[in-house]
Amino acid sequence: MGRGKVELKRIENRVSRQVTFSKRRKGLLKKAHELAVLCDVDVGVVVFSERGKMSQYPEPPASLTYLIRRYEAVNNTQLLQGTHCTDHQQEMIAEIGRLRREYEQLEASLMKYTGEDLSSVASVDELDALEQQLESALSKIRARKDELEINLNDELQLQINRTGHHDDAVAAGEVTEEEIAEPLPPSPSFAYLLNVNEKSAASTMLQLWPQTDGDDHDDIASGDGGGSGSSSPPPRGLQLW
Amino acid sequence: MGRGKVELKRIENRVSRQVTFSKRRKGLLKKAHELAVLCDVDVGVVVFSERGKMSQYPEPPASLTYLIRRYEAVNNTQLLQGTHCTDHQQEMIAEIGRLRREYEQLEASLMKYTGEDLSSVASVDELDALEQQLESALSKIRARKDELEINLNDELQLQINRTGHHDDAVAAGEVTEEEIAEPLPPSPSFAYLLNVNEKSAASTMLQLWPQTDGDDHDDIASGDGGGSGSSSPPPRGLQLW
DNA sequence: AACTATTTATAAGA
DNA sequence: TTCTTATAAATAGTT
Repeated sequence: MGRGKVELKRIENRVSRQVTFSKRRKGLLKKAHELAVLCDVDVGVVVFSERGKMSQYPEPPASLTYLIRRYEAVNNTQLLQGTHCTDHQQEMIAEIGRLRREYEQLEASLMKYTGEDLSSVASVDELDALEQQLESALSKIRARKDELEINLNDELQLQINRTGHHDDAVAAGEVTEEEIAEPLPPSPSFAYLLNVNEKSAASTMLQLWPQTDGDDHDDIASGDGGGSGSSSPPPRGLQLW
Repeated sequence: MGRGKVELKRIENRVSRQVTFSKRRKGLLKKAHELAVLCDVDVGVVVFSERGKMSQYPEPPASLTYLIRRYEAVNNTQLLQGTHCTDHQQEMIAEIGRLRREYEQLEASLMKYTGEDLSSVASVDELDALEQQLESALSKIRARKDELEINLNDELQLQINRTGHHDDAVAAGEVTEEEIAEPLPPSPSFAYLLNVNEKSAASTMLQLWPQTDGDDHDDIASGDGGGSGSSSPPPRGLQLW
C-alpha cells in the first residue's frame, strides 16, 4: 500500500524498520479498534517495540487484562500471577548476565572456527578435533556450492534453450538477496551491572537514563544511530530501580 | 475501503456485521503478522467473536502466552515501581530480547562455520568467501598444532636430558585446562521473555477467571451480556494492576 | 465465495 | 519526525 510493493520479510534498514513500525503499529491499533466497534466484539492487541516499549489495545482505561483473562479461561490456563515480583529485578539482572556470558561463549567458539583466536585451544587433541570439524564443514560447503552451480547451469541451459537470451538468464540466475546482518548496537544500559570484560563494558557503560530530556518516544530512531555509543556522562545519581 | 465509507459504529445488521467481522478479523491478523515480520517485533492479537470463539496471533504453535506474560511483567513492575523505574524495567526487558537476538545471530554464524546449517548461505559468492575463511582457519589451526607439538617435544627432550623421567614429563605437558561450556538451562523466571518453554511457571498462581463449563467454544459472551466489547470490561476477580 | 468500485493504508520522498 | 503523494491493499456493497 505504498509506492512500492513490499516483501514480507524483516526490513533490514534500521531506520525504515522503525518508521514502518510506527506507521503500521498505528494502523494495526486502528484496525483493532474498528473491528471492535463495528462488529461489537472484544479485541486485544499487544505490541512490543524493539526497544521493549509496549503498546496495547484497548488503551489503559479499558482493560486488556480482561481479555487476557478471557483468553486464559478459553485455554484453561492460569497465567496471571501478579504477586511475587520482589526479586524480579534481581532475576532480570541475573538473566542479562547469563545471556551475556552465553553470548561470549558462543563468540569464543566462533573465534575458534574462524581461527581468529586459538588461544583457548591448548591441546593438540582439541586442535585435531577442530581441524576435522572444519574439514567436514568445508566439504559440506563445497557440496552446497556445487549444488548451487549445477542448478544455475541448469537454469541457464533452460533459458538458453527457450529464448537464446543468455544475458537475461545469467542476470536472473545470479541475483542474490544479500542478507545484511547489521551488527546490533552494543547494549546500552546494563554493562556496569554485569561482570563483562572491561573493554566492552567501557564502551557501553553509563549513559543510562538521562532524566533530563524525557523525549523517549519509542517510535523512530531519533538520530541515535546505534542505541548506545553515547559518550559517557558521569554517573550522577545512580538511583536505578 | 469499499464502495462506501463506513461510520465507526456498531453495524446493526446482524448478517453484515458477521460478514464484516470475518473479513476484518482476517485483515487484522494479517496486519499483525506483517508488522511482526517486517519490523521484527513481538505482536499479539486476540479476537473474540460475538459467539465467543477466539482467534489469535500468533497462532497456537507460537506463543501468545509468552506475550501475555511479557505484558504482565511490564504491568506488574509498573505497579510495583514508580513511573521512572518502569523505563528501566522496560529497558531490561528490551535488553534481554536484544541479547537473545544477538545470540541467535551468532549461533547462525556458527552454524555456517560448522557446516551444520548452510541454508542461510544462498549464493556461490558467499560460499566462496566462507570456504576461504575456513581454509585460512585450518591453516592457522595447523600452524598452532605444529607449534604445540614442537614445544612438547622440546620439553620432553629437556626432561629426558635432565632426569630421565619420561612419564612425568608427558603428564605435565598434556594437562590442559578444558573449557567446559555447559549449556545453561533457561532461567526460571524469564522464560516468558525468552520464548522458551511455556509450561515452566505453574506453581504460585491464582485462579482469577471463573471457569465456565468445560466447553470452551460457543461460550456465549462469557457473561458480559450485551457488553459492547470495548465498553464494559466486568471488574470481577482480583484487580491486580 | 467472487467481484469491483472505493476507501484506506502506507512506502517513498521532501 | 511530520507532510505529501503515488500506489498497493483492504474491504463495502453487490452478484
